Parts: sequence; C-alpha cells; structure tokens
Amino acid sequence: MDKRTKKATIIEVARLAGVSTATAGRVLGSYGYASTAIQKKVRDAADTLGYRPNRLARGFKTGRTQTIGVVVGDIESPFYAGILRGIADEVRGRGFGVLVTNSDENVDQEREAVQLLLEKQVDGLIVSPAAIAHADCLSHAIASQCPVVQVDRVVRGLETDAVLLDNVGSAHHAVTQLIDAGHKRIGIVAELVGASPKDISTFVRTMKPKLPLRHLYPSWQRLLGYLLAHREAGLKVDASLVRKVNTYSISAAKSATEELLSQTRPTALFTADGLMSTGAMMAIAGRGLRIPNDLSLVCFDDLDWMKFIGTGISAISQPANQMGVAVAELLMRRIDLQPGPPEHRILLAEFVARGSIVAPV
Amino acid sequence: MDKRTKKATIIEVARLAGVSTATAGRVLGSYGYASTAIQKKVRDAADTLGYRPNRLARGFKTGRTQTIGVVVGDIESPFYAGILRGIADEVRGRGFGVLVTNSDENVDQEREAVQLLLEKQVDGLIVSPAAIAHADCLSHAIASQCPVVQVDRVVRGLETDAVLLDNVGSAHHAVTQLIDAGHKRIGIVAELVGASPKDISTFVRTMKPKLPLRHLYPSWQRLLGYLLAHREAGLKVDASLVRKVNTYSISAAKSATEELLSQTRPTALFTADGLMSTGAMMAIAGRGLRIPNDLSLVCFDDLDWMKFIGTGISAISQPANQMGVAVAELLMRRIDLQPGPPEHRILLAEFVARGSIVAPV
DNA sequence: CTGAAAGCGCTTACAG
DNA sequence: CTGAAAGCGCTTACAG
Repeated sequence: MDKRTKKATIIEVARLAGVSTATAGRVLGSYGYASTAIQKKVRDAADTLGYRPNRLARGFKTGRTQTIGVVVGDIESPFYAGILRGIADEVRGRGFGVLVTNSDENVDQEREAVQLLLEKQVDGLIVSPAAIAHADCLSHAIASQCPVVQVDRVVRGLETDAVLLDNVGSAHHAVTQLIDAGHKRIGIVAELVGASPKDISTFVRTMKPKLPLRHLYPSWQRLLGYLLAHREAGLKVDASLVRKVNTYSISAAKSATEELLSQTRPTALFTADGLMSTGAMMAIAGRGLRIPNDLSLVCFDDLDWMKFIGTGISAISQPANQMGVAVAELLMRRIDLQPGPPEHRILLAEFVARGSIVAPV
Repeated sequence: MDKRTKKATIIEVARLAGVSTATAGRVLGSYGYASTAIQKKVRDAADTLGYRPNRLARGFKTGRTQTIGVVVGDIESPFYAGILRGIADEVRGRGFGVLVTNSDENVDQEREAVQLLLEKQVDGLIVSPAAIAHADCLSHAIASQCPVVQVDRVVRGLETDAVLLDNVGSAHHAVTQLIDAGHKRIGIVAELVGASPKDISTFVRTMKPKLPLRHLYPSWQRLLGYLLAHREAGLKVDASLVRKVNTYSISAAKSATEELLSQTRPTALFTADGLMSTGAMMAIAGRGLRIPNDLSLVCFDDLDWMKFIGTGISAISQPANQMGVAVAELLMRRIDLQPGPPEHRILLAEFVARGSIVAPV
C-alpha cells in the first residue's frame, strides 16, 4: 500500500485496474456484479493505491449518510451515557456513525442541534425531548422524511416510535415496599419541572395530571406512582411531603431534602432519580442520619455507591443500555423504511432490594 | 415557510429569486459579496421555500465537513463522559458536530472506528489511544492530512498535540499526605495493564519504566508517583502492597482489594482511578472496615459518594471537562491549519482534602 | 457585484 | 457482466 498524502479516488483505482469507474465502484462498494477476474484486478489496484472510499461522496449521491443524530439532555449524566452506549453498540455493526449533542434540556439548544443534524443529512434522529408540550423542530424533521424516535419522554402530538420506562409502575412498586414496612410519612424529592406549589398540591389531591399520562415528565410519572401506592394502601398524602427542586442540580436536591427532613420529619424517603438521590444522600449524611435506622430510603436509579453505603440502598435500576439498544433498533427499522404505526416500547426497571428499608421507629 | 416533504435546493432558491446559483450560494453561505437588494431577494426566496442548506454537499465540495471524530475507551465512564462534554461544549459554537465511538480499549475496535471516521471525512480526530506502543491507524490518519490530538495518554512515536494529566505529580502529592500522617504500609490498587508480577516488583525496586515516562499508561504513572513519594520519605515499598487488577472492572478491583487487605494489612490505601475506588470501597464495606478509623484512604478521581461517605474521602479530582475543552481547542487550531511543533498540554488535578486520612493506630 | 461552467467522488439507470 | 454518461447540491475560480 502506497502511503502518499493525497487520497486516491475511485477514478485512479479504475484507471490502474483498467476498468470503468462504474465497475470499480461496483466491486469496491459491493453492489452489482463483477467477474472474479475483474474483482481481483480492482482490489489489487485499490490496495496498491491505498484506496479508502469517501463515504461523504457516497452519502451525497445516495442520500443516505449512515449516520444518526442523538440529542440528549447531558451526556455526562449516567443515564444518558448508558443510553448512548447502547445506541453506539447497536449501531456499530451496521457501519453507522453517531453524532451526539447535548440539549441541556433547553428547547433552543435542542432546536439548534436538530437543525444542524438535519443539515448534516443524518438518516435518523434519536431525541430525548427537552419540552413535552410541543417540538416544532421534531415535527419539521419528520415532515422532511427524517425518522425520529423519542426516548425517556414523549412530546404531545408527536407520533413517533418511542422507548420509555414504566415510571409509574416502578415508583409504585418501590413506594409500596416502604408502605408495607409500616411507613406512613414517606417524603419524596423529585424534579417536577415547571411545577408551582399549587400544581403539586392539586395533583396530590386529585391525581389528575394536566396532560395525558404518557406525556408527563418522568418525575411526574414517578410522583404518580408514589401517590397511587398510597391510595392503594388507604393512606392520605400530606402535600408537604412532596418536594420539588428549584434547579436540576445536586445542591438543589440537597437543600430540598434538608428542608423536607427538618420541616416534615418523614420516616422514609423516596428519591425520584439519580441526581436527587445523590443530593438527598448529602443532606442525610450532613444531618448525621443513619440509614435505615433513622430513615428508610428507596432511590430511583441504581448508582454505584448504593451497593456499599451502610447496609446498601434499595434502588430502582433503569436498564439504560437496553433502552439505548431498543431505541436504536426502532430507528434502524424506520431507516430501512419499515412501515407501520408508531410503536411505544415500555421497558421495566428492576427493583434491587438491599438493606435500606426497615419498620419506622 | 412552505412545509413540503421534498427538500428545496439552492437551484430552486436561485430560480425563485431570479439570480444564479452562485449568487444564491454566496448570500446563503455568507461567503462572497452580494448587494443588499439581492441579499433580500435571495433570503426571501429561501424562506418561502423553507430552504435548508445541505451541509453534506458543502462538505463534499469544500473537503471540510465541520465534523470531528472522537474515539474513547467507553463513554459510560464518568471520566470520558466529562471529556466528551467539554469537547461538545467547545465545538458547538463553531457549528461542528461530534461523531463518537467507543474503543473498549481494544485496538481492533479502535482501528475500525478510526477507519470509519476517516471515511466519513472528519476534519480531525480526538483519540484516547487503546494501546500505547504504536497505533498504525493514527499514523495513517496523520499521513492523510487528518489532524489528530491525543488525550489521557500518548502513543510512542506519534508526534501530535496531546492533553494529559500530571498523573505522577498528583499521585505523589496524594500519597505524601498519607505518609505525612504517619503511614508506612500504604496499599495501592491500580489497573497496571499488561503487567506481570515480575514487572511490578522490578518497577517497584528500580523505578525505571520500560518506556519513557510520558508514554506510560496513566495507572503506571500514578504508581510511579506513589513510589516517588515513598522514596522521598525514605520509605521502602513492599511490592506486595502493590496490587494490579485482572480485568478492568469493579468486581476485579473489589477482589484485588480484598486480597490486599487480608494478606498484607495496610494501614492506608490509595486507589488509582474511579473504577478502582468503587471496587475498593465495596471490599472495604464488605469487611466492615470504617474509614478513616480502620483504614485511611485517598482516591484518584473524585466521585459523588466521596463527599458524603463517612467523614468524606480525600480525592484527586481530574478536570475532565477542561481536558475536553483543551483537546478540542488544540484540534481546532490544527484544523485551522495553524502550524507549529506538537504541543503537550499537561493539566493539574486538584487534591480535595476530606476526612479520610488520620494517623495509623 | 454577478453569472456560466466546472467539478468535488461517488452511484445509478441505461445501453450494449 | 461492463462502460459511458448523468447527476447528487453545493462552491469556486474565472470572466465580465
């Protein structure tokens, strides 16, 4: 192989092999027929020239880039990192590339990202939509024939395939463990984006969400699971046990938990995602509370430290990798033009029982 | 804006505006001149047609795709996720996309990934090389004019810009804290890829690495920092205090730590990265050891739980985001054809002192 | 300041 | 089974 700096094109390969560029393309791109004799000539020529196909040119010509775009909130979050990992694994064998962007859960950033990805002619889009009410940029993508699959949440009125978690069921199950152990005052710390105190108390009372269930943010769905578990047990929920966080950050989760612990004295706590759990744990440790003796705890998202802190923290483990694999699968199907109505694939989380639940004192 | 499914091209915009495609391109791509009157006509036409530039076509023509490729071990690792975040942030404003791939620290996978990225005509490559002895695919990339920047480690003989951490200095500093507190038997749990027991004992004795210092894997550099700290204090190191891990996994780190704790009874422990720290903590908790009363501990990589476990774990905090920003900056310069000899940018880690170091009993 | 024309590196009907 | 030719959607010298 000749290592010159100038890249060889199919034209040069064809010339050296003494065939047309069409034929050279057919053997190198393995489409169409070619006699074995010619195949060998072409491959040899390609080898000696160190030919590397220009996928950009191919994509430009065929209209398919073998690239998918992914827009998530923040790849630094273990949940999204896990999803991304699953996507990359699923897609690699197919020779696809993955273009990633962070939206920071911000609609403008999401719009810009989608725009860029579309202009780069991705074959499909995987999005964890920042806003759930509407997403013009995603409708626009679909209108221009770019398949979209949503993950973790679903925009109202955006009819696409989606991969979701059974948030209500998982939270319900976890909180039921607490109730079964005898807890009656169970605090919950959750993101609850865009909630006012009034929204929360209304929701706690009525359990009627403003949007259809499947268009709720995950943290709202988890709250619903919490409420349902209570109702099922005939327990009334004191709205002051339900804490939202001011900004989506560990320190805000910590403050919210501190307030909750000092003001309403719950005997158990349920945290609605990994970030909440970490913040809550900081507050718990800060107050010198021992788990489970002083406080029972169940967390959404199973983080490393839950395995070794104290007697272990019982947790709901989201199958992030599998979610990534599933969402990539669904997208690939659509890229392959498989028709059919939108499919929502709902994955189940695993409840990992450890030593953080005991009867209240 | 007209939302038809067929995408408008610059030809149609030009026709509607009554100008040539060249002119339309000049105003839409903001290169070259155009009178304000024409600018308006073209923009209006673009708006009514809902024109979106095809960046693939542009890239194909200009030879610059405004896309960079990134190959890291595993995006699920918080360290790489942090780097990727930094890269994405740095690059977004420039309208660049980021194509990510996992090598799983496997040379073949790395080669395939680099190959694919090159064929996709990325403008540059950021790689955390899987093997340090050589990397033909990266030399190949450079030979074909694709700038490469290395991060976290550097391949021998591959002269590129790089962003590295001062592993030796950081480890030295951390271990010195332990020594200053009076510890004489300090265990270390590290990855130490490709080491035999003999390699380790030789290295402990001679402190002469097989490769030049800067081409050592991070875990070896951290071990060196550990050794230097001992030598400086006039302390001899018992080679049985140095534990490598059989596979790079939490459970292997846990087993290695268990062996270390039961066999050699150290009074303090130094873990050489986040994964080692998590595994070690599982072993420590499993044995019911309390930190710092039963064992002092310092960890490389500052993980969330180190803030709230017990009295806190003192840790070395790698500036992963900054590393990502730096590596993207360096790459962007080369993409802009800035000449000059390869630059190695060495970042410093921060030592976060918490409550995990006390005098040995 | 603007336009006509060539061309980036492939693939794809269409002939033969 | 193979080749000549057109064309994907832009940008870029080159004229004017």
